[in-house]
Amino acid sequence: MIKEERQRLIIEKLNRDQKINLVELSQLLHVSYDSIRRDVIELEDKGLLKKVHGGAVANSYLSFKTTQGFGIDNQEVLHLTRKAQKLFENHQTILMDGGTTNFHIAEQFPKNLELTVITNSLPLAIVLNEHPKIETILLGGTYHKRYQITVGTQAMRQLEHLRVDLYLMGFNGLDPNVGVTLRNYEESVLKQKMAKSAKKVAICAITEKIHTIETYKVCDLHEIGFLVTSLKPSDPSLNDFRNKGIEII
Amino acid sequence: MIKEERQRLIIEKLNRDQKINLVELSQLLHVSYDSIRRDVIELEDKGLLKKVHGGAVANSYLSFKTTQGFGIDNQEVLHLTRKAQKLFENHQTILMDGGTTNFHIAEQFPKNLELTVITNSLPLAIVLNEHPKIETILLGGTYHKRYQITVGTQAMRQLEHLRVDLYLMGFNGLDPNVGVTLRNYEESVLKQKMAKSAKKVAICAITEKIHTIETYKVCDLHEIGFLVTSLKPSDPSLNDFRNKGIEII
DNA sequence: AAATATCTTGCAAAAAAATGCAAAAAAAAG
DNA sequence: CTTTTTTTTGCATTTTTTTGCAAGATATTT
Repeated sequence: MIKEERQRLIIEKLNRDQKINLVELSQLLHVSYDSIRRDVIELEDKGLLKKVHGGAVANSYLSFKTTQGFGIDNQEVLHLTRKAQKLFENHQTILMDGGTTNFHIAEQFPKNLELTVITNSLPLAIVLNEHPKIETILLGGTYHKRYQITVGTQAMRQLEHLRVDLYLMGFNGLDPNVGVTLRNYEESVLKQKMAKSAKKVAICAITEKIHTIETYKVCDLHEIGFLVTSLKPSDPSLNDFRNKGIEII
Repeated sequence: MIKEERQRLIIEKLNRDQKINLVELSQLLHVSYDSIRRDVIELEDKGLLKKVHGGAVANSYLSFKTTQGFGIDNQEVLHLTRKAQKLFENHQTILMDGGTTNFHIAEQFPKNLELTVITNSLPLAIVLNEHPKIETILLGGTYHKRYQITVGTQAMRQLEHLRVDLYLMGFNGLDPNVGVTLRNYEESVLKQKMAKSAKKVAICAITEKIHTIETYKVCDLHEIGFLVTSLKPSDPSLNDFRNKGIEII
């Protein structure tokens, strides 16, 4: 049996049972324990499962409580959020706002990553509960029930006292000419302030958002330091961004 | 059976029954008591439950419906939180901090109550999502993972700009001579500041907490305006409090 | 205060994972 | 069709994780 066939069966069984056991699988598929183990490592690298002692489990298994409403298993988002991990180093202070992309990035932080994360997103704070080495600071302000974030002058004022290494900005539209745009006015103002509080700004864009324009402008491209995308850094459609000095990841 | 599978079953049972017993579980899952105990410790570290003597109870704010827990006289809590509703009137601004009592009070707000609630508790903000006429303002600051509240100088500074009608203070101990006491130092300081930001302070005490003294003092009795208790207002054991001008509810 | 149940701690056995290596199989190159 | 190269596989060894047990400490109940 070829490797790909085996891995397909592993994923199928995982989807059925929510968990797999390596020893059991090796007997079932008549291959050595090591082969199965290596398959599982490969599948984990692709972000298709989570390896645990004794087997593997479906990707967001024990964090299902916090992922309610966020549990979209989009292949591209998974790929993106993995790539985004390159942005972070120990002992940095990071500013992150709301949105599902940021949520998934935080969810995938390595357990031993030592960061200070400043955020206005409640779901983000909650998910970081599971990362013992991450210190979380919440921005206060008016609580926006739909987006589960804080906004307003109180959050703005708190930002004035802060200076962070990196701001991971969520957004709705990205266009080479117009820059970064958003659907919500109040948030767009806050994000402008956030960008000014950071040494570098990074955005993480699914392909769908590139070349999209929304109502409220947040900032120009020259304020952006990094663009995380699932496209290859050399992709010609990214020329416009690369030319403006944005580092493609 | 792999560890993660066991832990998933524990969480599932917990969500069904609201409480679990370690011995019972170890028999049900055919593993030693120690393994279950270690699982429960891990799950507690992740904030997915709360360990108690002999078992565990649901903890996450998403399943905070745990009115029935170990050692908690939930009948009394229900009675108390009902009584506490008398404290609130439309168009007031209320300051509420963390703790299960405050959580349950907020949970029982009438759906048509129009309030502004200022809080440093994430579970409280989340539960108020379901009350469309309540505006929520969150205090920013360092996020305390265990208690799911914000603390620290940033929260203190934000309080300086606020003046509220009523502060509903959570606490650990209440004694006629010593006053209100708490187990956690950082919180006790914040609560002092909160009390100063409010026209009136109310506390809501299950009988168990009355005549109890904890490590850190928050304030004297004369700073307290209302005491909500399940005892009758005329109960002689409340004389000490009534004499100090506290209104018994 | 005694009796019972539960918790903590350290330890050793068992299970599983990681690592390095060499044979076998498959793919690519000539 | 060989030969070379690469990939895959299984095995032995070392390391890590998990597990169950026992003894003493702590908590709860009677």
